[in-house]
Amino acid sequence: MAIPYNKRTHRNGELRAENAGQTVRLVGWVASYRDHGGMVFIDLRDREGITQVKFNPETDPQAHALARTLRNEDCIAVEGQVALRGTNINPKLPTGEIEVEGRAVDLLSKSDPTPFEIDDFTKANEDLRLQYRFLDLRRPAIQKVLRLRHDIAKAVRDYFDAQGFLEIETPVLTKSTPEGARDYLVPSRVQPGSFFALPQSPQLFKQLFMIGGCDRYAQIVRCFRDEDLRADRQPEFTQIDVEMAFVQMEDVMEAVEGCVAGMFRVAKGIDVPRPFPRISYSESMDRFGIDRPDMRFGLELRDVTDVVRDCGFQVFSNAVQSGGVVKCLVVKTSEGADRLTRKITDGLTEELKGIGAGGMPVTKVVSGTNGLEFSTGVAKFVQPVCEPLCRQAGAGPGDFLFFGAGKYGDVCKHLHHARTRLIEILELKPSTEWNLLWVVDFPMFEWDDTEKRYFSTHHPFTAPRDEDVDRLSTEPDKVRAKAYDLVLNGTEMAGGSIRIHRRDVQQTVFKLLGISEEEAKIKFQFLMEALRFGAPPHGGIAFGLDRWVMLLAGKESLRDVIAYPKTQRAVCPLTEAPGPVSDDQLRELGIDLRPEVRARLEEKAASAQQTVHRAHDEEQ
RNA sequence: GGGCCCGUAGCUCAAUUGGUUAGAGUACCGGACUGUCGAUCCGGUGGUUGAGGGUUCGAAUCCCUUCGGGCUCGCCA
Repeated sequence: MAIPYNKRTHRNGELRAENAGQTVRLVGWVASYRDHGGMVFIDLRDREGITQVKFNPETDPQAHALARTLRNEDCIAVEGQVALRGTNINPKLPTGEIEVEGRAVDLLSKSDPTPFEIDDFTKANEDLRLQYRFLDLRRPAIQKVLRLRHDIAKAVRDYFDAQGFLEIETPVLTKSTPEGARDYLVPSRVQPGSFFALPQSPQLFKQLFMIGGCDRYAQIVRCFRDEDLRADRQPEFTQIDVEMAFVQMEDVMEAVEGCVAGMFRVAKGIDVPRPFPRISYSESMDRFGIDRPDMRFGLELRDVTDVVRDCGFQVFSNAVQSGGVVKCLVVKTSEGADRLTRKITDGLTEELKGIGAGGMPVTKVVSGTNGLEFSTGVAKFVQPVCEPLCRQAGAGPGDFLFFGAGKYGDVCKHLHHARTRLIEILELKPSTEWNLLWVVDFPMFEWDDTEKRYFSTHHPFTAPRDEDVDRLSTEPDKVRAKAYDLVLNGTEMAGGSIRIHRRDVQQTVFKLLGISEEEAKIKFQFLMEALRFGAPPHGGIAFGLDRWVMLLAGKESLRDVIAYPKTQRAVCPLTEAPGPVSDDQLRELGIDLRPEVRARLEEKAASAQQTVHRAHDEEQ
């Protein structure tokens, strides 16, 4: 008689000693089988955990006979009685104090041998696991992450709901935006030759919500960017998108801190201290060389421009003369300076060259006969300024100094890279587990030397600080934005701003960015129109949900926290998307592939065909 | 687009550095075993060394091309 699998009594992580004696019905997959000739043990797995089921040939010969044939990943239903394990408890399982004595078992669905082993010990490579993601998802470690992601998303929704925010959906088929990342385009059949763009973020829609009187909006929303991937970058990702009307920076930041605190509570069970510390953009750049500092480690940058100005070392004096800076970072003996070898410093220098640095001067401080001296590397060039240099850098005997010289931005970039790598190489211990902070006072604009024009540091709708508005037309470089980034352990986790709500200011900013009135009209006419009708002051923020889950789950790749992620080449190994479409589909859309693209596709199809033929021939 | 690394049984890896018939663990199949729990023991099946070309008496190993994967720079307001 068939077991009613739709009427299970428990999940596989639930049963405890107090359930002993109960008759239960379980369903799930065979995670492991152990056949002793007599007794057969099955580990039954579902989303919630694992329960051991025992089949005894003497008491239940029929069930035992079937149980012997079960293999990994067979889908089964079991009926039996919960029994205490006595001295044979398994401390590794929450259900380890009990087992189910199987009275009956049904095979619901037989499994082929799987392409890799479905357990948390599996060593199968990621590509294979993504190709068979439906099997990978059965692994407890992945289930745990999916659960965490759900819990975090729920905490976020509950929080914003309690704070009076509405979740309102925004279109996925929308309009291509200028600047920013490349858009994913979707052709329109109804309007041949016209394309939708998938949103990089619902930025303008949420601003219009505020102008539309929605007051407070928060949405968990999918966003798309057709750029090259990284471990922490996917072409489609999920944002927690927030916007509030009648607010100043403080109000948004306070609201965000409450949300973040909620995420930490649900994911880690800890209460993070509030308010989060703040650091200005310029201080962060000066001290860490980056606008998203990881302050859990020392190794701060020191400016030594004035000290080395006249030391005679050309690399330094050239940098100073052309208006640049010289900075250094010190590795103290307490931070493992004694473990730095020539091989390590040379390797680091090579890496720095790889990101565009000319090199990286290095030296070491020692106690000499006449006080402090430099002993290696560029020692002889900087020896004359040894004492003041060490004083300025805060270096003492045994410490290493790594220098960067040149344009401020380049020096910051290079020394930040060096700092990050040295932290890894020296395996420095972080001072705390979670370093949450706000970076504020960003400049409104950055000058791009290649294109000879300004770009928005944040985006073109960010408001300038009130006291800087007058400088917009006179000294754009000096204008600071009402923008704020939330940084966690050196990763940007959220970024937002107060928006421009005055039409004239928005026009001025567009002008500064080289967006003509005509262009603005084509691309943002709806925004410019909206700004004519009583737009309230408003602002907001967006967090990368995937990144939050990644950090809170302790994973190193976004692929570990997304159910169906894409590989570095932006393809889905499971579905093999993106794929070609038929000529009919293209014709209907009025699209013709460029000849070189078409040729390449045909070439690829032909070689695939050849492989198939060869395999076929061998079969016969 | 650039740089670096990887590709050998279904899976994870070896192969004495160019030398005989490419091995092991695991999975799978058969057998043994009544307390295991990443079960154990015995036996067996399983290979286009990613693909194509070249060098060589001889290639998994060297060279070229190509495909796929990963990290990274550019890029990602």
